[in-house]
Amino acid sequence: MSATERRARQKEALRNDIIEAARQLFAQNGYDAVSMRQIADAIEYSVATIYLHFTDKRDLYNCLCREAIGELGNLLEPVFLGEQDPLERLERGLRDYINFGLENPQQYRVAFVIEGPNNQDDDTRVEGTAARRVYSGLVALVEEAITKGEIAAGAPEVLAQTIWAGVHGLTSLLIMDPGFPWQQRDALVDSLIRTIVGGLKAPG
Amino acid sequence: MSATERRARQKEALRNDIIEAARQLFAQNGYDAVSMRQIADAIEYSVATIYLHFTDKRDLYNCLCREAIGELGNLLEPVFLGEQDPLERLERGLRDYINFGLENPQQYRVAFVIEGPNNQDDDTRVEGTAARRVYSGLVALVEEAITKGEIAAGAPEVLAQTIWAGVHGLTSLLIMDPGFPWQQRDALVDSLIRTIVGGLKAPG
Amino acid sequence: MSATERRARQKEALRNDIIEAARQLFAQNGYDAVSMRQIADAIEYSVATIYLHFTDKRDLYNCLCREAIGELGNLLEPVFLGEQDPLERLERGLRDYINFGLENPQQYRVAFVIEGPNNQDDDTRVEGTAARRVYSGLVALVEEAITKGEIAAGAPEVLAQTIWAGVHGLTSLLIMDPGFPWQQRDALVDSLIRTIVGGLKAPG
Amino acid sequence: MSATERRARQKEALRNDIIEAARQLFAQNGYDAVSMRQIADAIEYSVATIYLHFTDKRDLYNCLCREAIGELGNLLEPVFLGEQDPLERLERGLRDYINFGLENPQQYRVAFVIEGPNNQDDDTRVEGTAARRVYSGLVALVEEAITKGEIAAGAPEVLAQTIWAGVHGLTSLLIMDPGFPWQQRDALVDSLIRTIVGGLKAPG
DNA sequence: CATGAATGAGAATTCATTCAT
DNA sequence: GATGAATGAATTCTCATTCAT
Repeated sequence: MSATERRARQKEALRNDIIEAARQLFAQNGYDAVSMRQIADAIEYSVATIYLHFTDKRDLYNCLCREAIGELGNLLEPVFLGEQDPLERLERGLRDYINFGLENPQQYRVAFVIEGPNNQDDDTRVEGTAARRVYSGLVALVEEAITKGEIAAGAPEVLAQTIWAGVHGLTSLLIMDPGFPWQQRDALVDSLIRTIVGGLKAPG
Repeated sequence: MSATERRARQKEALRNDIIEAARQLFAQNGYDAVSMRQIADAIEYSVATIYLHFTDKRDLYNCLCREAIGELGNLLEPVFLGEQDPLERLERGLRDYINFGLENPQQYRVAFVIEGPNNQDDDTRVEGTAARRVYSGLVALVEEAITKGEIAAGAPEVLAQTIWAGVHGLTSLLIMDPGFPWQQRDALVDSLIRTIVGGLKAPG
Repeated sequence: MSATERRARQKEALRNDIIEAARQLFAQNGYDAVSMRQIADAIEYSVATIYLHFTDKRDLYNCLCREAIGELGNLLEPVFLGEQDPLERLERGLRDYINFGLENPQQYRVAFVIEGPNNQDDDTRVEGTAARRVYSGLVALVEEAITKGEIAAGAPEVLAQTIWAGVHGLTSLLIMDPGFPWQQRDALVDSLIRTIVGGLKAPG
Repeated sequence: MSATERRARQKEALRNDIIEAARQLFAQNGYDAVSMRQIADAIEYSVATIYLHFTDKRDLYNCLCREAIGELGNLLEPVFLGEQDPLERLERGLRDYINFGLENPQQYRVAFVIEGPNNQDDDTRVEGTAARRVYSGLVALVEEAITKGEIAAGAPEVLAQTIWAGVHGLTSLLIMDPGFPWQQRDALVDSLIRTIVGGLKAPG
């Protein structure tokens, strides 16, 4: 078994190398601007090798996205479901959400901004699974905060979607328009979270 | 002159057709994924004809952006610079912004959501003109509101960008992901504006 | 008749403008690198207008060449057939030949260096007519010089072709390889003519 | 290793086929008038395959030049740097130069007659390497001949360029215009070399 | 006479993908 | 498992040429 195992591990390792290289390249240049050749060069393997691990350029890309959104879910779920004060968890989660987007801009783009190479009618469609899990967590958190009187009463789904709109807006603007004269990134994140949370607390 | 005039009008009409087709395609598939051929096919003209009206694919794209942003600017400027109470003007402007995006989703996508060609070192950069005009108006409005004590003190640019993030977030989410179980559109718009403005009023 | 005449003259004038502009552009950039559009722009007429005067890009080019070679003939014939000392006429003619080539490089190219867009099997073929006229003059001049004892005896045609080779060599090299570190143009022309004529004088 | 070796050999063979076809086409039609497609068709491979061997059309062309000039250099260097009398070496070298051109007309055309791509500001410039090596050898030989009093004093570079003009002129004329009523080839070569060398010996 | 509009054909180049080895 | 070789299809863009006006 040792030999088989070792091979399996090597295969896995190479697959990870590919994903890693692809992630960097896609994040830097976007989907269309990255060629399979560039990825292959980055890992110092032949192009054909990539096709031993992924059926397609799209497949490779989708794996990246699925992975990234999974990570986002893994990141946020414990925060949302934590034990601290709801508002603290909310603030922390929003901050983590934004930071995740800024650090994985291409994955964020494909998951939340544009369809990219994903066939819309495709069940590889990503959001249906992981993204909505996150959303559910947010709704639950909002409900809890309302119940505990930490934010003003309101329809939890409406509030959750409002919150999501806020963090998504900042994240996507920073990603999509890096040429704009943005203020200090941290100042913006602070401001956005403070404004939203402040607004939620304020009685309608 | 009738002949010349008619020609000019026809030329203008064709130009508009091109813009229309390009807008649709770019909005749907993104910049890279749309070829000049596709656009030409859509208008049932030859590819070369497009080059009679636009020097470049990029030029064509930039025209789309400029146009969309220009329209938005024309809509918002009078609101921002109006005579009412600053907060009223702000609320009204944000509402108009969101409505513009929802009513002209393709213009909005092209101008604010999809990733255009890399204009990095280029002063053809679109925003330089119209978009920043709008942005400046928003900053001025925020400053005024602070001066008049209607919102809490803060760096006006940071606050303006915060506000923009909020409305852009809701607008782009509603446009890009119509399949999501969104709450009532009006409820969302109200909630977002109330939350943001409420957050701005609250002392940090 | 005056009206008809004036029109004819205007037409002729425009034709000359076209030729002049085309000559400059072709000489500077070569046949393929010049577009009809560029020529039209240079004369500030529409492209289609050129086609009222020339059936083709090739036609236009051929006219240029035919004209240029005719000029070369007109330039050299009187020199070769002049009344001075044969050697003086020879030197003068060679100098004129080289200068002509350097001043009309593209025409020289097409006439003596390469086939260009000329169909080889085409009776627009240029050299057969004008170029060989020049050559005949040269042969006659060589015969005369031999007869008068000014150059060493030898087969006149062989010597004429030798001479031609010399001047053509310098002319075409200077034209075709402008990047080479050539010495002073005048020094080269002097040296070449002196060397050839000196060699012709010397007894075999 | 046999497999690897065979592949390498096949690759080399294909590369040579490409070069061969390109040489023929370029020599016949000039640089601009030959498309990559034509070359590909000639070798019955796809266009993309050519790009596996050459980065560019220009690269391919430059290879042709480099190769041809390299061969010529290999031929002439030992002659120019030989041990015999300078004038003997010169005569021998000129004869070899002309013969090389006449025996390899396509190489000669590509390297010295047709107009290649504009390499103006480019240090890939071909001559920089081989051609100037040959030229340097000629200059050195001229200097030596002057020093030894075998030819009249003069600027060595000017004389070298004069000499080159002479042999290039004959070579290129014979190659480019085979339809002209040339005299006996040997007689012409003899005459040209005798004339040039005779002219060099004669005091200015 | 002059032209604006339109286009088919073709240019160089790139790329994702396949397949024999 | 890994790859070098090969390619069909596509890309943006240019150009000579035509024709209705």
